[in-house]
Amino acid sequence: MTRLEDVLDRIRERGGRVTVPRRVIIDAMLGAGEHVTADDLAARVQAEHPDIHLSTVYRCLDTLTELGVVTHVHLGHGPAVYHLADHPHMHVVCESCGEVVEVPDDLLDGVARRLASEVGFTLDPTHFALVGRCRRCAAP
Amino acid sequence: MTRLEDVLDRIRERGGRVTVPRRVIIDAMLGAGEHVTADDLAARVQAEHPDIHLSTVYRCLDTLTELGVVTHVHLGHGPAVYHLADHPHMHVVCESCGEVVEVPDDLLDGVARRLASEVGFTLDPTHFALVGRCRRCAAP
DNA sequence: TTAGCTGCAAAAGGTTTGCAAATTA
DNA sequence: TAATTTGCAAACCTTTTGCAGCTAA
Repeated sequence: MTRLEDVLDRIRERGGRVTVPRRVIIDAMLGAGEHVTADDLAARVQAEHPDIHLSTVYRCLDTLTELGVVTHVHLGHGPAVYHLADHPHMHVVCESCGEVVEVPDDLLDGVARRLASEVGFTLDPTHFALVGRCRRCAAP
Repeated sequence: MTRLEDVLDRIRERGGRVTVPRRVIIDAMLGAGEHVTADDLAARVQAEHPDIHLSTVYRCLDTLTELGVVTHVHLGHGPAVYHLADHPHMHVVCESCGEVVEVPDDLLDGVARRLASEVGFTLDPTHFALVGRCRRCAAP
């Protein structure tokens, strides 16, 4: 369970500045569930701080990603979703209803090994989502 | 190895019309390698038929997808890539240099089984790409 | 003080859409 | 002829960027 102060400390450690937008954005991520888009985040943040611009949200998310405290995932279509990098995991998204499910990050360990030895490819399994159909949306 | 006529027949069977843009686009896909973006395709097509518009390419690709003769894949960032649906396969893309590698479509069979039984999720493994780093781009 | 941020406005990249004219069956 | 499809222009959505002013250290 990540705390705001831990993240701020990390920013300072790495020579970054602790600014109002950064503090507020991280706070919003702590408050939000998983799978927040930049736009979601901007809306949450702007409820209290209307002048924090969407482009600032993107820039902060970038910085926080470089600092290793935030990650994003590309679902098939649609915008990327962001979350704190406190517990690595993969995402599975339903291509029909858009539901996103979290699954253990070691799900692809076997595949990663095969790819490494057969194709020389180092998998980055938390950076993309598996796509398919959830129980509700699958056939009959 | 798919032939132009097979695809055209399929369009007719399904009640679609065989138009110049559709014929030319399919032909371009047969000529192109794998991993063509809509934009690539428009450029190829426009070399001979300058008035086939990019939006027509998108619309034809949509139709052809519904007819089951074309598929597309979302690489992490960047545009989707299209190919004929003649031999199902997965894609692995390097997040650094963008290189795309084709891998067997049964690579995720084990994962698909686990997801089906544990989460009730039916994987659609050819609709997204695995992301990571190719040998050249992986560390030193 | 000054390097590093932010707000704003504008653009860029990929894709979709409305509509009238052209084309297929 | 009637229903689809196309060309074009314009919109859309997500993300990025240039720049002048602001702010944390």
